[in-house]
Amino acid sequence: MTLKYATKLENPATDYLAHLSIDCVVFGFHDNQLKVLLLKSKYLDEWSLPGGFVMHSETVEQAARRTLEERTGATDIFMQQFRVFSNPERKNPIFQKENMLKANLKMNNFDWLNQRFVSIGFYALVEFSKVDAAPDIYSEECVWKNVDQVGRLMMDHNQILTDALETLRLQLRHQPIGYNLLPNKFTMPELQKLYETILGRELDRRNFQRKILSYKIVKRLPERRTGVAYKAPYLYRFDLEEYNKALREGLSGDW
Amino acid sequence: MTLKYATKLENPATDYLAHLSIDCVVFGFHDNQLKVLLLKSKYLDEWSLPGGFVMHSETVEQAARRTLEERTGATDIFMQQFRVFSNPERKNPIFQKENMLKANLKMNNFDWLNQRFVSIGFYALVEFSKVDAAPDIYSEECVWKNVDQVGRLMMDHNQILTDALETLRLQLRHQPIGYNLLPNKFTMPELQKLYETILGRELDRRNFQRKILSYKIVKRLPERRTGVAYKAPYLYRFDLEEYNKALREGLSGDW
DNA sequence: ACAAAAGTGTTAACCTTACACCCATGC
DNA sequence: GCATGGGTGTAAGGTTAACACTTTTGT
Repeated sequence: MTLKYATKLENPATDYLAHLSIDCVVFGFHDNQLKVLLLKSKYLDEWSLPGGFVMHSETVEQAARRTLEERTGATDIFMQQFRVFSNPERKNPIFQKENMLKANLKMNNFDWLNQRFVSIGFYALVEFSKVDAAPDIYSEECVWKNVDQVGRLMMDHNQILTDALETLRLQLRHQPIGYNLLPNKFTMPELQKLYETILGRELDRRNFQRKILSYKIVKRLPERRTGVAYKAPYLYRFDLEEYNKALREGLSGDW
Repeated sequence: MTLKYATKLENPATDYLAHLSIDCVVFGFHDNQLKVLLLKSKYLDEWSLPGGFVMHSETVEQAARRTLEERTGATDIFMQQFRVFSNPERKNPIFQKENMLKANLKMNNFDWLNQRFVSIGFYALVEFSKVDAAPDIYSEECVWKNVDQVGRLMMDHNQILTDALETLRLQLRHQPIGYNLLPNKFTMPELQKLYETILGRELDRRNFQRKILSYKIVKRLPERRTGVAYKAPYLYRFDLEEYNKALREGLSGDW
């Protein structure tokens, strides 16, 4: 919970592009559950997605990566833009006068922040255990929540999350989603649970295993998971070369 | 070739969001070929995609729709945003001092236009025959070109086109692409050619027909196409209700 | 021993693929 | 009549879906 990089917002009007922001839906997988990283506001009783602004010399991808590294402490994060959100009424309620005063932000920030923002939505996939979640300057905490237990979020952030999940589901055959969400070694039931969670339905254990193995995208290791109840399952590792090759064509099948 | 709506750019700095633009890849299908709408600059020997800016009170979708209606004269156009292009060096060469002077644009536009722009890419699908292509104020003509005969385009517009085509290919099972590109009545070989063009490979005529019919997304009409060489093919029409229902799940199959 | 989870195998149904054949039309 | 494109059918091979049995482990 340490703030690794303190984003300065002293002169946003000169440092950042006006009216343009990014929002990140950070997914993780832990305890067989899909999780998302959320921030709790210091000033309002509101939860939100991690977000940031775009510097004049940055691409939006660089801005998203900077934000993600600040919130998670992790590097080399897999991320993708997926949609632009541009309702003209789209203003962050945190950036209102009374909150700005509480936050000791200079008044010359006020006009710049308290405007309509067009936001570029990114989703990111991180290995849960590698994340050390850190709040931003407007937030008192940064925590993981199960995607099915996220309550009401600020602004259109529930919509952004829903769209990110939909994108994840649609891209399951074309993006290395398993590779980026799971640890290096994982069991077949874990991989299956990940697929089931994203797809929102159950799959047949035996058919799933046969299909995954037929793609040749994972290699079975000699080891098994230890210290677990019942029969110890084998560990697997992605064969990245084969995985990427298969994803280029898209994993076939009827999931 | 009439300019139906003249976009004014007298006070861009107050009317539009700074640093933010949209670019549209407009697809049409004619003579069994996939076409894209391009503009030829008045001032430079450059071709470009239709584009525009976002007004303060607009969503990016509204801005894209406004632009599309200006260029095509058509309404109710199917369109989707597909990616944001944000290279920090991204400046439109048309908006340089010498061109601005030639164009008789006021000098107070100069600073605003001659900056880095983050651009939101849209693709649009239009029925070819319904389009009356009209150039914008910077262009001397607005014409259809075959997608495989597009030459060098301005800035990153070749990249935008390539990404749009890739998106089209990926979304073929989930978006009503056939419905929006073809006229109301069409033949099975025409629908097949459209699929083949987007997928970039040939399909078996008989298997294609069987598969399309198995989805029940098109209905055969009693009429046939007249005045055509060789055997007269039947005409078909999309059953929009069934089509949309099928697209929600995604058309299955191995195309 | 038993319950729960994991590994492996089999079959029928379905879908895809690769063809062959006939029909209609313009030259 | 013949070349070309269009309409219809069929058989072989492959993939999926549904299901049974055995193995391992903690209690």
